[in-house]
Amino acid sequence: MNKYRSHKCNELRHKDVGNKVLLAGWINKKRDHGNLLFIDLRDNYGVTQCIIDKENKNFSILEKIQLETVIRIEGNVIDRSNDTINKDLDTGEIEVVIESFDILGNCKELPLPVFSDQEYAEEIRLKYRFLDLRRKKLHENIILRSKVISFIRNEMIKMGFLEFQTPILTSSSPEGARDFLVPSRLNPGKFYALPQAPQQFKQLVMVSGFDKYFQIAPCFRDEDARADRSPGEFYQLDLEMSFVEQEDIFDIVEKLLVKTFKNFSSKKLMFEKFPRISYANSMMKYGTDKPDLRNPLIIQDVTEIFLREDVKFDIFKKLINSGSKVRCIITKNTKNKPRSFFDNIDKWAKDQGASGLAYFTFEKEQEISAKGPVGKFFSSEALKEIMKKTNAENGDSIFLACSKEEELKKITSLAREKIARDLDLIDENLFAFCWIVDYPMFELDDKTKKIVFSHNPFSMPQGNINEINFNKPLDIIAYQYDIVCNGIELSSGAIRNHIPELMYKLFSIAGYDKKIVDKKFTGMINALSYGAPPHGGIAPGIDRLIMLLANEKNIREVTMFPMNQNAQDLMMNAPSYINEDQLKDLGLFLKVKK
RNA sequence: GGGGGUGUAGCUCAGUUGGUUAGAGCGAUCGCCUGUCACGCGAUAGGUCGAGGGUUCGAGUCCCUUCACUCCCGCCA
Repeated sequence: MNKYRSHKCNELRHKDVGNKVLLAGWINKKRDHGNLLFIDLRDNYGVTQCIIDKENKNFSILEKIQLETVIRIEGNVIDRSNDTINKDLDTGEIEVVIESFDILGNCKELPLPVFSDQEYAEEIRLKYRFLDLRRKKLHENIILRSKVISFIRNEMIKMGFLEFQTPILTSSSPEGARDFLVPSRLNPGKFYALPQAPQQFKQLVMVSGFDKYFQIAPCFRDEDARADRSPGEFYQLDLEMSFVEQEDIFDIVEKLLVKTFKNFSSKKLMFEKFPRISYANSMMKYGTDKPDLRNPLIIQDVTEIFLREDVKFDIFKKLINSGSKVRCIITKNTKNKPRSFFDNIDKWAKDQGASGLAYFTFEKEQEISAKGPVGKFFSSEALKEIMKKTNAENGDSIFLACSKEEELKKITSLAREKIARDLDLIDENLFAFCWIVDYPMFELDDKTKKIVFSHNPFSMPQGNINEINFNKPLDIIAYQYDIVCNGIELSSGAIRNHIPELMYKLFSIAGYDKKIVDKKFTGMINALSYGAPPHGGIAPGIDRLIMLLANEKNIREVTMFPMNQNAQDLMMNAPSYINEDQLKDLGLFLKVKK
């Protein structure tokens, strides 16, 4: 028999009454009645109430013992009387009368209570992560994470994918995020980079003839953190397949995600066949390429109407003449909303850095009229035209924003979310997946006005290769796609460009000549020249996927040992200074003073 | 790099218009209590009010600087 325990803390039932048992775990909670002491003993699996009275020689020691001390108890299982059964506990029908006990691990005074639902300062939680992880919510999130990953792994294997590991020390690439760099001792002055994703390796796996690859892959990007973005490192379900078209990938991923979300959440899926929305369409209707489809509001362009003679909205007219556009959001049946509802949204828009949101409500007595601060600028005819164009009805309201394209997308996209939240239009019990497809191959860099890859430089352009007009690079559409769920970007993927000549051509448009491509992407370009299969893939973000399943707003809540916003591990004290010998070994010296 | 929020006891927080000795709950310590499951009751200890500077007769409170944590923008193919 195991020397520490005969049962786990969730196991004992009425049938065990009369047996002598060994239990080991943490002291979750004590209730001291002076001559009678209750101890809730907790382990990974559950809680068992243990009891001791002052007749026992151990009573006074146990009475004084700190919470979270690890003990082993030996005792007898007894029934609880009917009125003391605890239905909230798996083991609530019994309790264990303590005969003897040992302390297995002492505990100092706690910096944060483990038994509590209270929230705590992030700093303390991260420094004492091992205590935080004992707490119910976080403990369960991490267990969920483990189960989801096992499930995904099984499903992938069932679908014929092979799991491979790819290097962690690799080479820096010029595209994408900032790299984490590792100095090479054997090659002084040279650096490895940690992979931002196993992108090139997984394509090389395809060229190597393995057909279907996946990996729960760590990815490293040295960029600033957000609530849904860990600083430094995160995990992707990286996958790649040979001899496939876009729809083959969609089919696999839809199956996997539908199964996973049905298995691990009670929330409903809005679509089991995810809608395909083109990038251009998404930008128009939602102002973003990660739309939350639970939100019924859409953005519409009404620029033309503001050019009419019978619309006297001079500020907008002026802006339109200097290149701005007008977009609107219609809200259904909001005529009875108080003035404060509209003004709050206008004020909110100003706080976001926009010039505000104009608004009015369509009303009808004899004629259609507009109620609201800017209503007077519109003739009845013009209002009818707006209603026709936007499908607005009597009693609906309209929010209007006017500015240059980029700014306009940003504010209308945010306003769409803000207004829907204020009107409580978003069903929190839904998952709304969609595919965003047809991304442009290139885009114009705002600052430099140069043409850059808009997503992945290895994506395949759409259409017949011989008919692509390289003189209009901004019009080239790629087989590039994202999965979005509830407004969160879950993954990004593409059918890859496996034709070297085409690759050189596309890189040259982005300003990389053949020599640079040969040098920076040696392995890839070389491999594509020796018989590369057409292939494509995608990489759903594991952490975000689990955030959605665990219903968490912050990625730290589903990460076992996260770093803080400044990319520091407060528990392990990373990053840290290294000693002179280590620097010397690497051929480095520091310019920055410690 | 920029903007917002927070910082008061071990933990979670309150602290009014600048005014006596900075409070509460949980936790800790001590005492009472044999059926609790957020046990109850009583007492005690515990404070560089994030740090530094300034205004003032007087600063937790007002001003300036700075630090930490956090959210957002930039950034994230």
